[in-house]
Amino acid sequence: MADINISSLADRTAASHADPRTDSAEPMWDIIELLFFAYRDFVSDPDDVLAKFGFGRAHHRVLHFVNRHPGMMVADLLDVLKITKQSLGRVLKQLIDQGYVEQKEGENDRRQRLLFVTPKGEQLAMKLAGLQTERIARAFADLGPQAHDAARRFLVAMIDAEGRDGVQKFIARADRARRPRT
Amino acid sequence: MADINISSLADRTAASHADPRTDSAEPMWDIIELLFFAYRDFVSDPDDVLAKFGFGRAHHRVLHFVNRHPGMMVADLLDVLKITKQSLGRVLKQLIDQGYVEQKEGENDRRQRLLFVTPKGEQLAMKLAGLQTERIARAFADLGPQAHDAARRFLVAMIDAEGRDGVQKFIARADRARRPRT
DNA sequence: CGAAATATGTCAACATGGCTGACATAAATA
DNA sequence: TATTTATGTCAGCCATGTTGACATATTTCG
Repeated sequence: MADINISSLADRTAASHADPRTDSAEPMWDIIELLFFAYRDFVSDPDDVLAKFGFGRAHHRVLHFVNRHPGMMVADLLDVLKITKQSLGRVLKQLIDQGYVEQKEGENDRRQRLLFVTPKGEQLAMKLAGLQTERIARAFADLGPQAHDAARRFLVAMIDAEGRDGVQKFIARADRARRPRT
Repeated sequence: MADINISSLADRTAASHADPRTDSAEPMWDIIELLFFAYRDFVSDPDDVLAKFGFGRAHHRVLHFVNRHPGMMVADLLDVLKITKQSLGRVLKQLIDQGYVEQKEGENDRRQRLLFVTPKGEQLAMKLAGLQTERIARAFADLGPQAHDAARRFLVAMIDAEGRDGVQKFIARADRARRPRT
């Protein structure tokens, strides 16, 4: 996946409608495009595996977050994914029916359906996370020891300012959640 | 867009099916999730604008690459986007019909339909790139002067090894293409 | 207690943007 | 001339997003 093959995209620049400074400064084309290509490759690894299970990216996202945050409420998941409950319902139902995710009644609030991955679900989730981790680890290996920190800070800074703290807490909390003993 | 609101996703970690080391090492959860959140916010800015024009992300990608690479062949675009010509045809036709993109016969090869943005198309493309650039610039401003380079190297390293060179050449060539005079 | 709010699920319909397969046309090339 | 290439187009399918309406159980509040 994802070689570029621009073949002979050479010098057909003849009739370009270039009009510099339609906006203020020059756009950061490099980062804009690298984000596109990097993200596309990043999600392609899981996509290939998921296809064999008859799942798509939507299933991946649900499985990922439930695995990362066992005991998540449906409402929490909707908040994180920012999709409608109808969209979520469709893929969640499939994951439950096929035994990758299960629901348990909340102990305090019996309206809640707390979500957990089954062992089968965890196995798939970890497989997918492993693929993505391999790619990231390869990248960091190429770049030196400070790369992890630099990447983390870059990505955090790219998140909407209002959401930043929430995301970081969310990640930190999940780290605790998945390792009650250690 | 994109605040997280995990509400009270607190300590419902009771019945976690944790089984460490289904794979070898621990996944890099932080980068995996930060990429998800960062990319989601990154594309949300253009999405809002595009919606007002009745366009979607697919139109954005086409407009972006045609703007960046005036004179691109249809086949080049298919290679970059990695979608089928039928999928491309749909959105491309809309962009042409509504006057954002135009086609010209290739001079050497009259089968080719070389793609160009119209002034109207360029204006929209630059508007969208401007939004994304603002976000990136804000991030770099938070992080110091080496941040641009660090981010670029991280993203390049995340691209499939085979595609890496092609992408970098593609970006470099586009930089030349849009500024024949300077 | 009873009313209202909350958490969830479900039905139906629709839009977007991927996909496959088949086929058509014009132009270049062997 | 025959074939290959670049492009377009028709028809239909699938995944995943949307809105709106409504149902159910449970909790919470006045």
